[in-house]
Amino acid sequence: MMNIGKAAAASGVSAKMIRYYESIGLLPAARRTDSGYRFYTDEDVHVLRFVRRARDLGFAVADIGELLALWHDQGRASADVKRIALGHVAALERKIAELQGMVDTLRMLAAHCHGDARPDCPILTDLDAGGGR
Amino acid sequence: MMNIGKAAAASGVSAKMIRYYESIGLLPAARRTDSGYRFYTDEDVHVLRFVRRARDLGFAVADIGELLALWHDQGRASADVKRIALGHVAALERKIAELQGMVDTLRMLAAHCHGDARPDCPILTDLDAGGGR
DNA sequence: GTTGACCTTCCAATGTTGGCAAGGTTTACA
DNA sequence: TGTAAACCTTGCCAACATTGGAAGGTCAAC
Repeated sequence: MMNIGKAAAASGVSAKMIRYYESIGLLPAARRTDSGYRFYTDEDVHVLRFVRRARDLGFAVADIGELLALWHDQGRASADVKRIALGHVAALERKIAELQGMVDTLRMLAAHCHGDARPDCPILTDLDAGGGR
Repeated sequence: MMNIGKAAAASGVSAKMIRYYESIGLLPAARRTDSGYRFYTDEDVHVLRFVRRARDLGFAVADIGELLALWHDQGRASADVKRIALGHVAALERKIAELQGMVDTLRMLAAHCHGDARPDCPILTDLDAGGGR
């Protein structure tokens, strides 16, 4: 039995985000005191930590909803969990490849830029010309 | 002299985004015909391509504003351009490292998940326990 | 009993892009 | 000349996750 501030501190999920997750249906509506304050149990905090950890691993809220459902489902197939996780890994790796491509291009351009008081700069020239796209 | 649709097709920046860039001040307000249509010159398209290329390299709009200003400034120091580019590279690499950390963790967890009909799954166990944070 | 720390809901903003609606303009063709 | 299609205009809504603030109610400590 704790209010939202305590639950936030205990779980690492801000009070703001706890209310948000409730509003979008990721979490069930919290029970309330007579005066309208939300209150949480240690079990609720456990769920919040699960959500927090999944967010830290970059899962989208929709994915976390699926993971939570599987977590609660004692008859789940581990294949379903693995599928979600590896799908997420694939998305992360696509993103990494995209960012790495940017880094490679920029590093190459920057390597040829004097970086002094003169105005000539291959970085601008590349942007100017469209980089050979 | 072309309208926004032609400028969009010629630059690779959608008409929607051209209006957006104008609204946030990244681009100056386009000239208008008597009837209110925006119109663009080849030089304007040149600027739009610059913006497009910079976006492709992951620069935020604020950075692109700086780059555009330097591009227009004949007395610029290439050091300023290089600084912006390398600052962006550093940000990209921080992001990549963050995503790579997620991938590593998930791959490790998934490697120990049977991925069959049984419910046991180290991925859920990790999320459950907080991954030893 | 007052103060301060907490809680509530609602509204807004971030950054980039797409989509839709309602209405005006231009172009092409019969 | 008429008309239909393709374009343009503005404005609002949506996404994604999160943060901030305002205005007002409640609780705890002193």
